[in-house]
Amino acid sequence: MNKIEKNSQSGRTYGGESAAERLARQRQTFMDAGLELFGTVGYRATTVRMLCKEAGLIDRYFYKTFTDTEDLLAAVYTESLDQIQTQVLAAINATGSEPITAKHIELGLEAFFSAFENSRVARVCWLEVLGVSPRIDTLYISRIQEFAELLLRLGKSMMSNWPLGEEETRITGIALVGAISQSAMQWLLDDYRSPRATLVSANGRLIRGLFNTPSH
Amino acid sequence: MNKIEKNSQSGRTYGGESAAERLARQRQTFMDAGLELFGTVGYRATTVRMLCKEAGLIDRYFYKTFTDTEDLLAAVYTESLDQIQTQVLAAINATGSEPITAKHIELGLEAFFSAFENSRVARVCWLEVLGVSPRIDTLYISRIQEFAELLLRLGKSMMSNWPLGEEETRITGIALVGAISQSAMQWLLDDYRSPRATLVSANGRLIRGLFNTPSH
DNA sequence: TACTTCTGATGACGCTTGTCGTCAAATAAC
DNA sequence: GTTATTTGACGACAAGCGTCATCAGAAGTA
Repeated sequence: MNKIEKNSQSGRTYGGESAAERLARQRQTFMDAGLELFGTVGYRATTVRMLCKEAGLIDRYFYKTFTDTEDLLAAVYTESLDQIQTQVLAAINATGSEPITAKHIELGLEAFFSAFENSRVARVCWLEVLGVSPRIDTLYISRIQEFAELLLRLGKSMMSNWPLGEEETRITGIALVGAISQSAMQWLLDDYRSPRATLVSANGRLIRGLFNTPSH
Repeated sequence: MNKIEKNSQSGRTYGGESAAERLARQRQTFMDAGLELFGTVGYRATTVRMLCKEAGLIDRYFYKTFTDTEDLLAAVYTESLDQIQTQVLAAINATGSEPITAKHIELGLEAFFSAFENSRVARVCWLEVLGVSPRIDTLYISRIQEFAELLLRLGKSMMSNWPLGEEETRITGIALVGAISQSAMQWLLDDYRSPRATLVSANGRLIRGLFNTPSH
């Protein structure tokens, strides 16, 4: 009875790490392994065994933090996007505050495409998360919309009066994100053939075109 | 020896069908089953057994036409896009020939989004084909580029002089396709909440904005 | 030093998969 | 009517999967 009742919350230090530190390190190790494998061989081809081998840990520690590979995928995706979003916002804010100009947009795009020069990140964020499960779909939707809202916030503040209704505004934002992300995707699938500046320029032009067009 | 050497090219009629007719019907049945399953439960969750059950045929006839489920996916994807492309072109051509106007674009978009109101087609074309394999990736790339070139051909003929270089033109086309397809994808994932006209309008505005913007 | 906890290696289980073989019934050809 | 082909139902097989249990050794704790 004394052995069965252990709930392993004892939390001893081991190898110079506290229980919390060990858990955090294991988690991060699996996150790295996930990004590596999801971003190369792909999510559907990645197994728990492969993740453990890549991480140099055993499955017990995988299941301690994640329920399954889909859970890990969600975590990797979320963290990657968080990082990118932070970088993009930093680039925009570093440009100086209001009013928002085309220069802000350009630097934001620059930061965005820079981040996706990491092919593993790019593959996970644009290819691997799609069509996995309703849960991941929901996550994807909300992230795309988040990006769209950021873009619209910037764009609107470049224009004196915004002519579109709410629904059409929402879709326009999503379309813009789609333009940028499709560029990134094709860039990846094309082995980053074009220079980054061309991507930035083409998408910048698209955005400027929109925010200068009269309602009809 | 007489049984082993049979190469089953005899081709008898059976059930009122010639060998070629039977093969064609079986193929089409599996294509339908593929669209149904890939478009609902998804490609990675679809097995040969499920396809056979859905098709009402046994695996022998599956392997006679397709090497594996990936092969079927490629076929379903190709056929779906062929159909849509035909419909879009028909809508544009029905509008009357040169010069290309915004009306042509609008009707093309209308046809495009109409086709993707079939959620199975939409799911296969936008979600399920991504991140499957290098072969499917290649197929996807070439199809996207094909659409992009069509769009650029229309757009260019709306402008007196096209200011962009080759590489930037290519990426701009891909970005436009991305805008449209991301709209379609979100439309699908959102259970077709918005009216189709809003999708057409938002994307039409984006395209017009681009083709009216000065080089800088 | 004695005891407990943590770790990694290994193997086992139940399940699903792709794929193939067998066999009897249906159909066509001679 | 006899023979050959086509079909569907069914089962078998190896392989790979997620998951769990066991066990010996390493590393703390008392």
